Amino acid sequence: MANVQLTALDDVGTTLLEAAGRLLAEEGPGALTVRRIAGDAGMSTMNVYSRFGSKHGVVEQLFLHGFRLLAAAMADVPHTDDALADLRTAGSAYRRFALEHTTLYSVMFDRAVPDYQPSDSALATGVATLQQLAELLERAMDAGALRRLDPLHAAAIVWSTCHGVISLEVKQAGMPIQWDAVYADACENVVRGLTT
Amino acid sequence: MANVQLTALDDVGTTLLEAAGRLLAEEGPGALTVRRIAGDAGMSTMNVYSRFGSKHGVVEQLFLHGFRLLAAAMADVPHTDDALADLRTAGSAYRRFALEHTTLYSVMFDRAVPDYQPSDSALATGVATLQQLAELLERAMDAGALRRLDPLHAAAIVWSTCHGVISLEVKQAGMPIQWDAVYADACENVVRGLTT
DNA sequence: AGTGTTATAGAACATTGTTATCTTCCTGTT
DNA sequence: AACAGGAAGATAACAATGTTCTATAACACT
Repeated sequence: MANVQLTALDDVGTTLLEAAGRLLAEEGPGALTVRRIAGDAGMSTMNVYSRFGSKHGVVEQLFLHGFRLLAAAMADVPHTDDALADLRTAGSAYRRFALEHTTLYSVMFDRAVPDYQPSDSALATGVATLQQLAELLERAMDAGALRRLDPLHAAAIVWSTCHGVISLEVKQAGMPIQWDAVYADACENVVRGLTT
Repeated sequence: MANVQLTALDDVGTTLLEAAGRLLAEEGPGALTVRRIAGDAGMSTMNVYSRFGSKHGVVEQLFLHGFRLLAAAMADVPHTDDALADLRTAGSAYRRFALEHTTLYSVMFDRAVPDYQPSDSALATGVATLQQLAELLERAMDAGALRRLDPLHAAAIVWSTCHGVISLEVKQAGMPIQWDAVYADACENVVRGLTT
Protein backbone atom coordinates (compact mmCIF):
# COMPACT_ATOMS: atom_id res chain seq x y z
CA MET A 1 0.00 0.00 0.00
CA ALA A 2 2.85 2.36 0.65
CA ASN A 3 5.05 2.31 -2.39
CA VAL A 4 2.37 2.46 -4.99
CA GLN A 5 3.55 4.51 -7.90
CA LEU A 6 0.75 6.70 -9.11
CA THR A 7 2.36 9.54 -10.95
CA ALA A 8 4.38 7.95 -13.69
CA LEU A 9 2.54 4.96 -15.11
CA ASP A 10 4.22 2.47 -17.37
CA ASP A 11 2.57 0.73 -20.27
CA VAL A 12 1.01 -1.86 -18.03
CA GLY A 13 -0.60 0.81 -15.89
CA THR A 14 -2.02 2.78 -18.80
CA THR A 15 -3.28 -0.36 -20.47
CA LEU A 16 -5.08 -1.27 -17.28
CA LEU A 17 -6.55 2.19 -16.92
CA GLU A 18 -7.73 2.18 -20.50
CA ALA A 19 -9.39 -1.18 -20.00
CA ALA A 20 -11.02 0.06 -16.80
CA GLY A 21 -12.25 3.21 -18.48
CA ARG A 22 -13.70 1.28 -21.39
CA LEU A 23 -15.36 -1.17 -19.04
CA LEU A 24 -16.86 1.61 -16.97
CA ALA A 25 -18.10 3.52 -20.00
CA GLU A 26 -19.51 0.58 -21.90
CA GLU A 27 -20.85 -1.73 -19.20
CA GLY A 28 -21.19 0.42 -16.15
CA PRO A 29 -19.75 0.28 -12.65
CA GLY A 30 -21.06 -3.23 -12.09
CA ALA A 31 -18.70 -4.59 -14.72
CA LEU A 32 -15.72 -2.91 -13.16
CA THR A 33 -14.19 -5.92 -11.42
CA VAL A 34 -10.52 -6.50 -10.88
CA ARG A 35 -10.62 -9.74 -12.83
CA ARG A 36 -12.32 -8.16 -15.82
CA ILE A 37 -10.01 -5.15 -15.83
CA ALA A 38 -6.96 -7.39 -15.81
CA GLY A 39 -8.50 -9.89 -18.21
CA ASP A 40 -9.48 -7.23 -20.74
CA ALA A 41 -5.98 -5.81 -20.49
CA GLY A 42 -4.59 -9.31 -21.14
CA MET A 43 -2.79 -9.78 -17.84
CA SER A 44 -3.31 -11.12 -14.39
CA THR A 45 -5.00 -9.44 -11.47
CA MET A 46 -1.76 -8.95 -9.58
CA ASN A 47 -0.84 -6.12 -11.92
CA VAL A 48 -3.75 -4.13 -10.59
CA TYR A 49 -2.40 -4.45 -7.07
CA SER A 50 1.22 -3.77 -7.90
CA ARG A 51 0.27 -0.68 -9.92
CA PHE A 52 -2.68 0.73 -8.02
CA GLY A 53 -2.67 -0.97 -4.64
CA SER A 54 -6.32 -1.93 -4.84
CA LYS A 55 -9.41 -1.60 -6.95
CA HIS A 56 -10.02 1.74 -5.30
CA GLY A 57 -6.70 2.89 -6.62
CA VAL A 58 -7.91 2.26 -10.16
CA VAL A 59 -11.19 4.00 -9.49
CA GLU A 60 -9.38 6.97 -8.03
CA GLN A 61 -7.31 7.29 -11.17
CA LEU A 62 -10.51 7.25 -13.21
CA PHE A 63 -11.94 9.85 -10.84
CA LEU A 64 -8.93 12.10 -11.32
CA HIS A 65 -8.94 11.49 -15.06
CA GLY A 66 -12.56 12.60 -15.12
CA PHE A 67 -11.73 15.84 -13.36
CA ARG A 68 -8.84 16.45 -15.73
CA LEU A 69 -11.20 15.98 -18.66
CA LEU A 70 -13.73 18.29 -17.06
CA ALA A 71 -11.11 20.91 -16.31
CA ALA A 72 -9.94 20.74 -19.90
CA ALA A 73 -13.48 21.16 -21.16
CA MET A 74 -13.92 24.19 -18.93
CA ALA A 75 -10.57 25.60 -19.97
CA ASP A 76 -11.68 25.36 -23.59
CA VAL A 77 -14.43 27.87 -22.94
CA PRO A 78 -13.40 31.08 -24.69
CA HIS A 79 -13.02 34.35 -22.83
CA THR A 80 -14.87 36.98 -24.78
CA ASP A 81 -15.98 40.44 -23.61
CA ASP A 82 -19.41 39.02 -22.91
CA ALA A 83 -18.85 37.31 -19.58
CA LEU A 84 -22.43 36.11 -19.37
CA ALA A 85 -22.19 34.45 -22.75
CA ASP A 86 -19.01 32.75 -21.61
CA LEU A 87 -20.85 31.52 -18.55
CA ARG A 88 -23.59 30.03 -20.70
CA THR A 89 -21.01 28.39 -22.92
CA ALA A 90 -19.42 26.87 -19.85
CA GLY A 91 -22.81 25.55 -18.78
CA SER A 92 -23.30 23.85 -22.13
CA ALA A 93 -19.81 22.42 -22.02
CA TYR A 94 -20.45 21.03 -18.57
CA ARG A 95 -23.60 19.26 -19.65
CA ARG A 96 -21.97 17.94 -22.79
CA PHE A 97 -19.18 16.48 -20.71
CA ALA A 98 -21.63 14.84 -18.32
CA LEU A 99 -23.76 13.31 -21.07
CA GLU A 100 -20.76 12.12 -23.04
CA HIS A 101 -19.28 10.42 -19.98
CA THR A 102 -22.32 9.53 -17.93
CA THR A 103 -20.81 6.69 -15.95
CA LEU A 104 -17.58 8.54 -15.32
CA TYR A 105 -19.65 11.50 -14.22
CA SER A 106 -21.49 9.37 -11.70
CA VAL A 107 -18.22 8.05 -10.37
CA MET A 108 -17.12 11.63 -9.87
CA PHE A 109 -20.29 12.95 -8.30
CA ASP A 110 -22.57 10.11 -7.31
CA ARG A 111 -20.25 7.55 -5.80
CA ALA A 112 -21.31 5.02 -8.41
CA VAL A 113 -18.61 2.54 -7.40
CA PRO A 114 -19.60 0.93 -4.11
CA ASP A 115 -17.44 1.73 -1.11
CA TYR A 116 -15.17 3.98 -3.09
CA GLN A 117 -14.63 7.33 -1.46
CA PRO A 118 -12.16 9.76 -3.02
CA SER A 119 -9.11 10.50 -0.95
CA ASP A 120 -8.55 13.97 0.42
CA SER A 121 -6.15 14.82 -2.36
CA ALA A 122 -8.61 13.60 -4.96
CA LEU A 123 -11.32 15.72 -3.36
CA ALA A 124 -8.95 18.65 -3.51
CA THR A 125 -8.90 18.20 -7.28
CA GLY A 126 -12.65 18.61 -7.27
CA VAL A 127 -12.37 21.76 -5.22
CA ALA A 128 -9.83 23.06 -7.70
CA THR A 129 -12.34 22.63 -10.50
CA LEU A 130 -14.88 24.50 -8.44
CA GLN A 131 -12.37 27.28 -7.96
CA GLN A 132 -11.82 27.36 -11.69
CA LEU A 133 -15.51 28.13 -12.03
CA ALA A 134 -15.28 30.64 -9.20
CA GLU A 135 -12.60 32.54 -11.11
CA LEU A 136 -14.79 32.63 -14.20
CA LEU A 137 -17.54 34.12 -12.05
CA GLU A 138 -15.21 36.58 -10.37
CA ARG A 139 -14.13 37.84 -13.75
CA ALA A 140 -17.76 38.36 -14.63
CA MET A 141 -18.22 40.26 -11.37
CA ASP A 142 -15.21 42.41 -12.09
CA ALA A 143 -16.67 43.20 -15.49
CA GLY A 144 -19.88 44.24 -13.79
CA ALA A 145 -21.89 41.50 -15.45
CA LEU A 146 -22.69 39.76 -12.19
CA ARG A 147 -23.44 41.26 -8.84
CA ARG A 148 -20.65 41.01 -6.29
CA LEU A 149 -20.74 37.89 -4.14
CA ASP A 150 -18.32 35.46 -2.63
CA PRO A 151 -17.11 33.77 -5.84
CA LEU A 152 -16.93 30.33 -4.26
CA HIS A 153 -20.46 30.73 -2.98
CA ALA A 154 -21.66 31.77 -6.40
CA ALA A 155 -19.79 28.88 -7.97
CA ALA A 156 -21.48 26.46 -5.62
CA ILE A 157 -24.87 27.81 -6.67
CA VAL A 158 -24.08 27.48 -10.34
CA TRP A 159 -22.55 24.06 -10.02
CA SER A 160 -25.37 22.74 -7.87
CA THR A 161 -27.96 23.85 -10.35
CA CYS A 162 -26.22 22.31 -13.33
CA HIS A 163 -25.48 19.13 -11.44
CA GLY A 164 -29.05 18.80 -10.18
CA VAL A 165 -30.59 18.76 -13.62
CA ILE A 166 -28.02 16.39 -15.03
CA SER A 167 -28.20 14.06 -12.09
CA LEU A 168 -31.96 13.69 -12.33
CA GLU A 169 -31.84 13.51 -16.10
CA VAL A 170 -29.40 10.65 -16.10
CA LYS A 171 -30.82 8.72 -13.20
CA GLN A 172 -34.54 9.15 -13.50
CA ALA A 173 -34.51 8.44 -17.21
CA GLY A 174 -37.83 7.68 -18.79
CA MET A 175 -39.65 10.57 -17.18
CA PRO A 176 -41.82 12.69 -19.46
CA ILE A 177 -39.51 15.68 -19.11
CA GLN A 178 -37.76 17.81 -21.72
CA TRP A 179 -34.42 17.91 -19.98
CA ASP A 180 -32.81 20.16 -22.58
CA ALA A 181 -35.30 22.85 -21.82
CA VAL A 182 -35.15 22.25 -18.08
CA TYR A 183 -31.39 22.68 -18.13
CA ALA A 184 -31.61 25.82 -20.22
CA ASP A 185 -34.23 27.34 -17.94
CA ALA A 186 -32.39 26.37 -14.77
CA CYS A 187 -29.20 27.94 -16.10
CA GLU A 188 -31.08 31.05 -17.09
CA ASN A 189 -32.54 31.29 -13.60
CA VAL A 190 -29.09 31.15 -12.11
CA VAL A 191 -27.68 33.77 -14.42
CA ARG A 192 -30.62 36.04 -13.70
CA GLY A 193 -30.30 35.38 -10.00
CA LEU A 194 -26.64 36.32 -10.02
CA THR A 195 -27.13 39.51 -11.99
CA THR A 196 -29.83 41.41 -10.12
CA MET B 1 -39.47 -15.19 -8.12
CA ALA B 2 -43.04 -15.09 -9.30
CA ASN B 3 -45.20 -15.29 -6.23
CA VAL B 4 -43.45 -12.77 -4.13
CA GLN B 5 -45.94 -11.03 -1.97
CA LEU B 6 -45.09 -7.39 -1.72
CA THR B 7 -48.25 -5.60 -0.73
CA ALA B 8 -49.26 -7.20 2.54
CA LEU B 9 -46.24 -7.94 4.66
CA ASP B 10 -46.38 -10.15 7.68
CA ASP B 11 -44.40 -9.62 10.85
CA VAL B 12 -41.35 -11.31 9.40
CA GLY B 13 -41.36 -8.98 6.44
CA THR B 14 -41.72 -5.81 8.48
CA THR B 15 -39.07 -6.97 10.93
CA LEU B 16 -36.71 -7.52 8.03
CA LEU B 17 -37.50 -4.15 6.51
CA GLU B 18 -36.97 -2.40 9.82
CA ALA B 19 -33.62 -4.10 10.23
CA ALA B 20 -32.67 -3.16 6.69
CA GLY B 21 -33.72 0.45 7.22
CA ARG B 22 -31.77 0.70 10.43
CA LEU B 23 -28.73 -0.85 8.81
CA LEU B 24 -28.90 1.52 5.87
CA ALA B 25 -29.37 4.57 8.04
CA GLU B 26 -26.74 3.75 10.64
CA GLU B 27 -24.00 2.01 8.67
CA GLY B 28 -24.65 2.94 5.09
CA PRO B 29 -25.28 0.95 1.94
CA GLY B 30 -22.13 -1.09 2.36
CA ALA B 31 -23.52 -2.72 5.47
CA LEU B 32 -26.73 -3.69 3.72
CA THR B 33 -26.00 -7.37 3.14
CA VAL B 34 -28.53 -10.15 3.11
CA ARG B 35 -26.80 -11.94 5.97
CA ARG B 36 -26.73 -8.87 8.16
CA ILE B 37 -30.34 -7.97 7.43
CA ALA B 38 -31.48 -11.46 8.36
CA GLY B 39 -29.07 -11.73 11.27
CA ASP B 40 -30.13 -8.42 12.78
CA ALA B 41 -33.73 -9.48 12.39
CA GLY B 42 -32.89 -12.73 14.16
CA MET B 43 -33.68 -15.13 11.33
CA SER B 44 -32.08 -16.85 8.40
CA THR B 45 -31.34 -15.44 4.99
CA MET B 46 -34.02 -17.49 3.28
CA ASN B 47 -36.68 -15.21 4.72
CA VAL B 48 -35.32 -12.39 2.63
CA TYR B 49 -35.78 -14.45 -0.49
CA SER B 50 -39.21 -15.81 0.37
CA ARG B 51 -40.49 -12.34 1.26
CA PHE B 52 -38.71 -10.10 -1.22
CA GLY B 53 -37.33 -12.39 -3.88
CA SER B 54 -33.86 -10.91 -3.67
CA LYS B 55 -31.83 -8.23 -2.01
CA HIS B 56 -33.08 -5.84 -4.65
CA GLY B 57 -36.58 -6.56 -3.48
CA VAL B 58 -35.65 -5.28 -0.03
CA VAL B 59 -33.97 -2.23 -1.48
CA GLU B 60 -36.98 -1.50 -3.62
CA GLN B 61 -39.20 -1.54 -0.55
CA LEU B 62 -36.85 0.91 1.13
CA PHE B 63 -36.94 3.01 -2.03
CA LEU B 64 -40.74 3.05 -1.98
CA HIS B 65 -40.80 3.71 1.74
CA GLY B 66 -38.55 6.70 1.16
CA PHE B 67 -40.91 8.13 -1.42
CA ARG B 68 -43.86 7.58 0.91
CA LEU B 69 -42.01 9.50 3.61
CA LEU B 70 -41.16 12.25 1.16
CA ALA B 71 -44.72 12.44 -0.11
CA ALA B 72 -45.95 12.70 3.47
CA ALA B 73 -43.47 15.48 4.21
CA MET B 74 -44.66 17.35 1.14
CA ALA B 75 -48.30 16.75 2.01
CA ASP B 76 -47.68 18.31 5.41
CA VAL B 77 -46.83 21.63 3.78
CA PRO B 78 -49.75 23.93 4.57
CA HIS B 79 -51.77 25.62 1.85
CA THR B 80 -52.04 29.26 2.74
CA ASP B 81 -53.03 32.15 0.48
CA ASP B 82 -49.37 32.91 -0.08
CA ALA B 83 -48.47 30.31 -2.68
CA LEU B 84 -44.88 31.44 -2.86
CA ALA B 85 -44.43 31.08 0.89
CA ASP B 86 -45.87 27.57 0.61
CA LEU B 87 -43.37 26.82 -2.08
CA ARG B 88 -40.51 27.97 0.13
CA THR B 89 -41.84 25.88 2.98
CA ALA B 90 -41.90 22.89 0.68
CA GLY B 91 -38.31 23.58 -0.26
CA SER B 92 -37.25 23.59 3.38
CA ALA B 93 -39.21 20.42 4.05
CA TYR B 94 -37.52 18.72 1.13
CA ARG B 95 -34.07 19.58 2.38
CA ARG B 96 -34.94 18.56 5.92
CA PHE B 97 -36.10 15.19 4.65
CA ALA B 98 -32.92 14.68 2.66
CA LEU B 99 -30.61 15.61 5.52
CA GLU B 100 -32.53 13.54 8.05
CA HIS B 101 -32.40 10.47 5.79
CA THR B 102 -29.23 10.97 3.84
CA THR B 103 -28.55 7.35 2.99
CA LEU B 104 -32.16 6.66 2.13
CA TYR B 105 -32.10 9.78 -0.01
CA SER B 106 -29.10 8.53 -1.92
CA VAL B 107 -30.81 5.20 -2.49
CA MET B 108 -33.74 7.10 -3.95
CA PHE B 109 -31.79 9.50 -6.12
CA ASP B 110 -28.20 8.44 -6.41
CA ARG B 111 -28.37 4.67 -6.82
CA ALA B 112 -26.33 4.18 -3.69
CA VAL B 113 -26.93 0.42 -3.64
CA PRO B 114 -24.83 -1.16 -6.36
CA ASP B 115 -26.68 -2.72 -9.27
CA TYR B 116 -30.05 -1.76 -7.88
CA GLN B 117 -32.27 -0.06 -10.40
CA PRO B 118 -35.85 0.77 -9.44
CA SER B 119 -38.50 -1.09 -11.36
CA ASP B 120 -40.84 0.78 -13.66
CA SER B 121 -43.58 0.81 -11.06
CA ALA B 122 -41.19 2.13 -8.45
CA LEU B 123 -40.09 4.85 -10.84
CA ALA B 124 -43.73 5.68 -11.36
CA THR B 125 -43.93 6.42 -7.65
CA GLY B 126 -41.18 8.95 -8.13
CA VAL B 127 -43.03 10.55 -10.98
CA ALA B 128 -46.10 10.74 -8.76
CA THR B 129 -44.14 12.74 -6.23
CA LEU B 130 -42.98 15.03 -8.99
CA GLN B 131 -46.59 15.48 -10.04
CA GLN B 132 -47.47 16.34 -6.46
CA LEU B 133 -44.99 19.18 -6.73
CA ALA B 134 -46.35 20.09 -10.14
CA GLU B 135 -49.82 20.51 -8.64
CA LEU B 136 -48.46 22.81 -5.97
CA LEU B 137 -46.89 24.89 -8.70
CA GLU B 138 -50.01 24.86 -10.83
CA ARG B 139 -51.98 26.19 -7.88
CA ALA B 140 -49.46 28.98 -7.57
CA MET B 141 -49.86 29.70 -11.29
CA ASP B 142 -53.63 29.78 -10.96
CA ALA B 143 -53.25 32.24 -8.11
CA GLY B 144 -51.12 34.41 -10.36
CA ALA B 145 -48.07 34.03 -8.14
CA LEU B 146 -46.06 32.20 -10.80
CA ARG B 147 -46.00 32.76 -14.50
CA ARG B 148 -47.83 30.16 -16.53
CA LEU B 149 -45.71 27.22 -17.65
CA ASP B 150 -46.07 23.51 -18.12
CA PRO B 151 -46.37 22.50 -14.44
CA LEU B 152 -44.34 19.34 -14.88
CA HIS B 153 -41.60 21.32 -16.58
CA ALA B 154 -41.59 23.84 -13.75
CA ALA B 155 -41.58 21.04 -11.21
CA ALA B 156 -38.55 19.51 -12.87
CA ILE B 157 -36.72 22.84 -12.63
CA VAL B 158 -37.55 23.23 -8.96
CA TRP B 159 -36.72 19.66 -8.10
CA SER B 160 -33.47 19.67 -10.01
CA THR B 161 -32.28 22.78 -8.26
CA CYS B 162 -33.08 21.49 -4.78
CA HIS B 163 -31.62 18.11 -5.54
CA GLY B 164 -28.45 19.55 -7.00
CA VAL B 165 -27.52 21.46 -3.88
CA ILE B 166 -28.34 18.59 -1.56
CA SER B 167 -26.53 16.06 -3.68
CA LEU B 168 -23.32 18.05 -3.73
CA GLU B 169 -23.67 18.99 -0.08
CA VAL B 170 -23.98 15.40 1.03
CA LYS B 171 -21.43 13.88 -1.29
CA GLN B 172 -18.71 16.49 -1.51
CA ALA B 173 -18.68 17.05 2.23
CA GLY B 174 -15.74 18.92 3.61
CA MET B 175 -15.81 21.67 1.03
CA PRO B 176 -15.53 25.22 2.33
CA ILE B 177 -19.11 26.01 1.34
CA GLN B 178 -22.03 27.39 3.34
CA TRP B 179 -24.59 24.97 2.02
CA ASP B 180 -27.46 26.49 3.96
CA ALA B 181 -26.97 29.76 2.17
CA VAL B 182 -26.35 28.10 -1.18
CA TYR B 183 -29.63 26.22 -0.88
CA ALA B 184 -31.50 29.36 0.13
CA ASP B 185 -30.07 31.35 -2.76
CA ALA B 186 -30.65 28.59 -5.28
CA CYS B 187 -34.27 28.29 -4.18
CA GLU B 188 -34.68 32.04 -4.36
CA ASN B 189 -33.28 32.02 -7.88
CA VAL B 190 -35.83 29.45 -8.91
CA VAL B 191 -38.72 31.29 -7.37
CA ARG B 192 -37.64 34.49 -9.02
CA GLY B 193 -37.14 32.68 -12.30
CA LEU B 194 -40.63 31.26 -12.21
CA THR B 195 -42.31 34.55 -11.36
CA THR B 196 -41.06 36.98 -13.95
C1' DA C 1 -53.32 -40.17 12.38
C1' DG C 2 -51.47 -39.42 8.05
C1' DT C 3 -50.21 -36.92 4.01
C1' DG C 4 -48.94 -33.10 1.23
C1' DT C 5 -47.62 -28.42 1.27
C1' DT C 6 -45.08 -24.62 3.14
C1' DA C 7 -41.54 -22.38 5.76
C1' DT C 8 -37.16 -22.18 7.61
C1' DA C 9 -32.42 -23.15 8.80
C1' DG C 10 -28.05 -24.44 7.30
C1' DA C 11 -24.99 -25.92 3.97
C1' DA C 12 -23.33 -25.35 -0.75
C1' DC C 13 -22.10 -22.52 -5.09
C1' DA C 14 -20.50 -18.72 -7.98
C1' DT C 15 -18.39 -14.32 -7.89
C1' DT C 16 -16.22 -10.52 -5.70
C1' DG C 17 -11.74 -8.08 -3.58
C1' DT C 18 -7.53 -9.43 -1.66
C1' DT C 19 -3.46 -12.07 -0.22
C1' DA C 20 -0.13 -15.83 -0.43
C1' DT C 21 2.70 -19.01 -2.96
C1' DC C 22 5.45 -20.40 -6.51
C1' DT C 23 7.51 -20.01 -10.84
C1' DT C 24 10.20 -17.23 -14.03
C1' DC C 25 13.25 -14.11 -15.66
C1' DC C 26 16.52 -10.59 -15.31
C1' DT C 27 20.54 -8.39 -13.10
C1' DG C 28 24.87 -8.16 -10.98
C1' DT C 29 29.01 -10.33 -9.09
C1' DT C 30 32.92 -13.53 -9.11
C1' DA D 1 30.29 -18.22 -18.00
C1' DA D 2 27.81 -19.55 -13.84
C1' DC D 3 25.34 -18.73 -10.11
C1' DA D 4 22.88 -16.14 -6.35
C1' DG D 5 19.34 -12.53 -5.35
C1' DG D 6 15.61 -10.18 -6.15
C1' DA D 7 11.74 -8.40 -8.64
C1' DA D 8 7.56 -9.42 -11.35
C1' DG D 9 3.78 -11.92 -12.46
C1' DA D 10 0.56 -16.00 -12.90
C1' DT D 11 -2.00 -19.20 -10.23
C1' DA D 12 -4.23 -20.65 -6.40
C1' DA D 13 -6.21 -19.84 -1.93
C1' DC D 14 -9.20 -16.98 1.44
C1' DA D 15 -13.01 -14.27 3.30
C1' DA D 16 -17.27 -12.20 2.21
C1' DT D 17 -21.10 -11.49 -0.86
C1' DG D 18 -25.75 -12.79 -3.32
C1' DT D 19 -28.15 -16.79 -4.37
C1' DT D 20 -29.73 -21.58 -4.56
C1' DC D 21 -30.18 -26.32 -2.81
C1' DT D 22 -31.43 -29.63 0.65
C1' DA D 23 -33.23 -31.44 4.53
C1' DT D 24 -36.09 -30.84 8.37
C1' DA D 25 -39.80 -28.98 11.01
C1' DA D 26 -44.33 -27.10 11.24
C1' DC D 27 -48.81 -26.68 9.62
C1' DA D 28 -53.32 -27.68 7.08
C1' DC D 29 -56.60 -30.69 5.56
C1' DT D 30 -58.99 -35.14 4.96
